[in-house]
Amino acid sequence: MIDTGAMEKKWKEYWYTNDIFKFNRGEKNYTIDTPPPTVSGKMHVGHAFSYPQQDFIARYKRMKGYNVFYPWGFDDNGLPTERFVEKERRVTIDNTPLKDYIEICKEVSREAEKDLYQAWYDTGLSADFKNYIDTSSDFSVKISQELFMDLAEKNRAYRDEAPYITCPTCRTAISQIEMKDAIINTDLVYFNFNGIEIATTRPEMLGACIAIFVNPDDERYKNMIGREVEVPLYGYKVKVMSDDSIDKEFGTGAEMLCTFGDQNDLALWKKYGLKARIILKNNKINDGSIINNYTIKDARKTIIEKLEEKHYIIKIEKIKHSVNTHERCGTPIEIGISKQWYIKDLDIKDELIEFGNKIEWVPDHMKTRYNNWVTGLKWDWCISRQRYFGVPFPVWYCNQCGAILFADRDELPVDPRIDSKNRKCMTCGSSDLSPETDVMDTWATSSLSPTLYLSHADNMDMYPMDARFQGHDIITSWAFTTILRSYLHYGKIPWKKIIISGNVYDPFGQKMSKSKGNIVEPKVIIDNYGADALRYWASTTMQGENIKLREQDLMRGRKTVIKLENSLKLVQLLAEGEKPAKIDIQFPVNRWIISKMEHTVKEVTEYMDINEVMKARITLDKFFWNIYCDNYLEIIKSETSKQDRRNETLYTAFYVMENILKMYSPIMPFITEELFHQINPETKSIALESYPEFEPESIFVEEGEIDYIIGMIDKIRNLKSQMKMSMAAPLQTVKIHGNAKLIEKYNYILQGIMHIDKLEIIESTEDFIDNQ
RNA sequence: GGGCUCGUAGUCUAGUGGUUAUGAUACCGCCCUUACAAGGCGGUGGUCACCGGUUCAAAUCCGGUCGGGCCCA
Repeated sequence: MIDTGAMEKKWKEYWYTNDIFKFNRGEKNYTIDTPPPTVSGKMHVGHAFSYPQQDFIARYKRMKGYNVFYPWGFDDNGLPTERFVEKERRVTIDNTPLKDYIEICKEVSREAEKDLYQAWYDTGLSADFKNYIDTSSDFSVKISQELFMDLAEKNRAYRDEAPYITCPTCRTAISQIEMKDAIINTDLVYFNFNGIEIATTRPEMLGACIAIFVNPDDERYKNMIGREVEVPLYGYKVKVMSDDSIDKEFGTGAEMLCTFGDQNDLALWKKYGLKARIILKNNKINDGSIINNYTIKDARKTIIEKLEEKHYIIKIEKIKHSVNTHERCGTPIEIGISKQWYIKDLDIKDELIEFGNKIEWVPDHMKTRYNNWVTGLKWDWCISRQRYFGVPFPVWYCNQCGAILFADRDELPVDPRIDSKNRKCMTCGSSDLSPETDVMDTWATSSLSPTLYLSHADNMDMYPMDARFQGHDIITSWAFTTILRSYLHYGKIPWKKIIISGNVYDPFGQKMSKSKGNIVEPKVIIDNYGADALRYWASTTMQGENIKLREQDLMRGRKTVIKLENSLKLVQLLAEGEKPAKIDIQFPVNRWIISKMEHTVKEVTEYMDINEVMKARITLDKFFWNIYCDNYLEIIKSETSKQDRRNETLYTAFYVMENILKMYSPIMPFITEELFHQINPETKSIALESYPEFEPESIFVEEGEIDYIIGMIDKIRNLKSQMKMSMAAPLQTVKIHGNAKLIEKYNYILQGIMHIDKLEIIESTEDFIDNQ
């Protein structure tokens, strides 16, 4: 049996060394916006599922005559990379100078990239791995900074002191994109607010309280509205106000509004134009009196203790509470006020929805998620992060006059944190400047992937790209930010089509996770079943659908590999080393299989054109297994012994086999490459051959007659099976009832395949075989 | 709480108005046949989640209920 490991290795090396997948721009091009994996993570089974799905289309388009631009990239910016580096090298920003820290991040990324691409390459992807990009290279930083300046010039990027979302653990601003809801166990603290009883989950924010809110319809508090109460411990007075949004059932029905306890506080604060008391500074609480630079946890403990001492506390209730957390670390987010850079997008929601409509979404309903997200946007996109490894803002601030100073375009990329060039303020001439120390959000660069890929290859005139492939989990981040940037910079959609892939679950439909111990590594699958089988599995679901990782689906792929190998082996055996010459096809069985193949080509092509790879593959499976192998190859075992048609039959068998291999090759590139080279040793690669074209003139009008005979064969097989006979056991006489003319015409087929000495044919409207 | 999506033999899955509901897998029986037993031939197995409606006709369309998944609050 074939050693798939060695066979796959041979072709991977062949493709790589012979630059089979190098992009050569031509008349018809097809461009793909490949998702760049992060260098901080390993390839997981979700990747092993979705990347082959892109590759099916890439390989199909290539064989259909397109020059396929299928680039490769790595995303190595931002927090995940910092975490990765801190783990790998045990350096932190606290014990390493900034310049060195950044250098180490780059170095570790580059090293990781060297090996990382291999896992993706092992799945047989036909991307151009030799010319990959990475998001932290000078090239990418330059483009990211240029386009940031483009936004600044268009008044789309702005710096503002405003409420912002922050993560106390990661000590940085984050955006709405990076928030995730979580249910946590928390204490709901009931206490006496000098005349009104309130309940809060954030007692530590007491010093930031600026009002008490109740529902206007709440009979308990109607007479309190408009009155002032004194804040316990702090002694200043706040007003009791009312708003419809206050839930009468929650706690006591009276809440304190703090700047800022949560997003509801912020909303009410904005709505009523209240003053702010900011006690959360640098992720610590500092109220200037009771709490002096305490962590949130310590501040909470202290405030509760002090309230207890003074007998304010009524009770403390354990509740489950929904909070917004930072998706990277799970810490509940805080809202503060500080200067951050934003990209203004709240005013162009309609335009963004219109752009979403111009793009073809596969499957279509995924567009709804994008629409919901855009409609629900509440904040402009905050792109500054108080982190270290990322694209720096090409910006300085004048300490004298406060002007914002941008870098010159020709000096990009630039890092103002370590750039020592002498600069002067354009407004006042002062050289007393401070650099911007923040870096940009990772999405601020990865949202530019179409520009990064196309300009790296000097092909920007091919914008927009043809297709983006990505998971549905990042529709609100990657897809959204890419469409936004494309709108703002170019006024064009980034791609004509976006194809969304689903998730991978374990055989029981459970999400894979470390804690459940149900993670399967792609490498293990490839080692056990081969990359072709892995890819076959990836083709067993419809676009956008989730998939379960089940052994039997991998087995089916493995079986197909073996079946392909064996069916060619049989044809080679029958040919006895001869290479049949090309010849007109005349004999009915041969015309019949060609005709069946043409129907298959037509149907498979139609499905591939609409990304329905699964249906294409099922159609092909049916033709290959049930028509070509089970019937045609069985028939020609006796046909090839007849000298008058031997060459024609062998020619047909090889020809159909070649086309089967071509149609399978986007899904199973390794075995098809191997077998195609056996038939055509001089070929460069099956991946560069043309995909079979439907030829209507090859349709055999008498195709149905052979189908009828196949039906008769089934009946004889059934009879033999019932009689517990081998299919090869000879039968002396068979009485066959049916269409006598047809059976007479093709009796040689029946006699050959079923090993029958003599056929007795009886005309009948009913088809059956006499059991004797 | 809002939105999207799904519910079809033990398991997975195709099927947007029309014969007897597709295929895989598992199970059972038979067959080593000039490739392949990881194969071939045949068979068992389904109130198409539930309730109601539209229709000559519903897995399919509409409304509701229940249950899963995802996204967003």
